[in-house]
Amino acid sequence: MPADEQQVPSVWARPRPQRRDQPALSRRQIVSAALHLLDTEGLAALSMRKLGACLNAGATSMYTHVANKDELLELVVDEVYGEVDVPATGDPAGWRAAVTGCAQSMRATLLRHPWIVSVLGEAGLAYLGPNVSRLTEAMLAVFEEGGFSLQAADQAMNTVVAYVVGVSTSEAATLTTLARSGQGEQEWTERLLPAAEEAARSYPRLRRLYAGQRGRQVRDSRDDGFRIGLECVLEGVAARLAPSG
Amino acid sequence: MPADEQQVPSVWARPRPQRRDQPALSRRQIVSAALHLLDTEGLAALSMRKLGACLNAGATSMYTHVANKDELLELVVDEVYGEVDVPATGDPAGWRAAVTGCAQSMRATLLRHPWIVSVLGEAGLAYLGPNVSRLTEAMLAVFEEGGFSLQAADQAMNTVVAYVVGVSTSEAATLTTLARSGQGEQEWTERLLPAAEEAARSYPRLRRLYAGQRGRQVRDSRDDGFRIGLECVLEGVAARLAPSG
DNA sequence: ATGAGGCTCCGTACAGTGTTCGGAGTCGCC
DNA sequence: GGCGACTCCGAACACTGTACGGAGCCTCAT
Repeated sequence: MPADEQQVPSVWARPRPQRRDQPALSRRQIVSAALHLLDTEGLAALSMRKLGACLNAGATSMYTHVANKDELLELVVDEVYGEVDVPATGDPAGWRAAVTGCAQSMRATLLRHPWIVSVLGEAGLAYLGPNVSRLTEAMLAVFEEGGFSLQAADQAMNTVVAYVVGVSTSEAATLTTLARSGQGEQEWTERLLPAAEEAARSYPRLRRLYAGQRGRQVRDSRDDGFRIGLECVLEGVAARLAPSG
Repeated sequence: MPADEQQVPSVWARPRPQRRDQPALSRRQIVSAALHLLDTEGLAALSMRKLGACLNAGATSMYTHVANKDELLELVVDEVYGEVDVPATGDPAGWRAAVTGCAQSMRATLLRHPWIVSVLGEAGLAYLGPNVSRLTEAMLAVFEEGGFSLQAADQAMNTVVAYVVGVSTSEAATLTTLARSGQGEQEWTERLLPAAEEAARSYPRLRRLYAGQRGRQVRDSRDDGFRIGLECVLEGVAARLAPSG
């Protein structure tokens, strides 16, 4: 049997054909246009036909540059990860400051592209992408510089990233729903109140919680919540995994 | 204007029409069949027509019980959350043991239904579902019993849940990709090696990491990784948010 | 008994989807 | 000049979510 049959269906596991001329469409253009479409109209609105129209191209012209829609999404995911600030070693404030900055940049990036969290759960090989690889290596380096063993650094990174992705998933879900409603956050929460109160009936703690949240600035409270949770995670990582913890 | 126009597009914000007789189709049956279909064939394979066929019903018969596919997914998500072990107050081992058990049950549940992580990013109002409400209330109670204020309990719960969802997202992505490939985990990782080595080229830490992971039992290492990360998160929550921490 | 109204179920239809295939055009190279 | 490789695309296929209108049935007021 041929040795190179396509057994690993990921963009990152396939040699790219070299092209010599400069064709009208390029993979970079396609990915960039897809990203723009996703940001402006959401995941459900991304179709190959619309994408082609954005590029003044036919619907099926993309298939010479991208195997299929799933792999296009893999590419776009890596493109998004390219926007995350890569943490630098040698930060005088230590690994905690560097990781905090990276985590905050990562959350901001994911929330700038809220559709991405729906894709992450199916992009099983995303970690092979060049931007993700670069980011991963840099985070490992930061932890190692802080004295972590490679295994501990991997564990610590996975924990922090999981937290960031988890928070962003719930926040992105809210943002997406809110955007679809076309209403402002204020109006939205007000209109939601009856349903929330109904859900919290017979649950006293939920009732107190919802009552206490009324009138607060939702945006700021989300930022604070993320920051405090991140402090918790880093505190635990320091205590459980750092060398002198 | 009418006071009850549908401004909040969620199942949980709409009064259910009362039916008196026992019709052929019920919302419970539909949700249950959808869950089965999702578990056996994945998110992409869930279509209203297939679902109808599973229930010996026409394609459009579901629309009398469920507003549309999105709301059906909301219902299924809450159904899944119903499988999570609700933590009990009064655990003599304290809040940490109770929360650990709940988190482990939650991860196991999400991984039993790996398609769910792709839906979580769009189910913005999932927390209004009855099962989610019940679970949330119980977790808040556990933390409060441990001496947390209601705000601290909320913060702690959100942090832990975010971690669990984040870990499960990456694990579910792997599981889904693996299932689609139709290969065993062993064979899969072997076939992936060249692509991984290519991605790790010029990244020494990634190279060491991938090399070290060869031959380990991936399943066990995932379980361990989750457990350790959870310990970190709880450690930090205890230090940062618990009353006497 | 009879009609009215409401509810459940579904066949049809529409607009749109991802992707395959075959053909047309264009370029560099022998 | 001709060949092969590559890029682009129109047509077609099988499928999707769901709006609509009609058919059958049940309950209740008259």
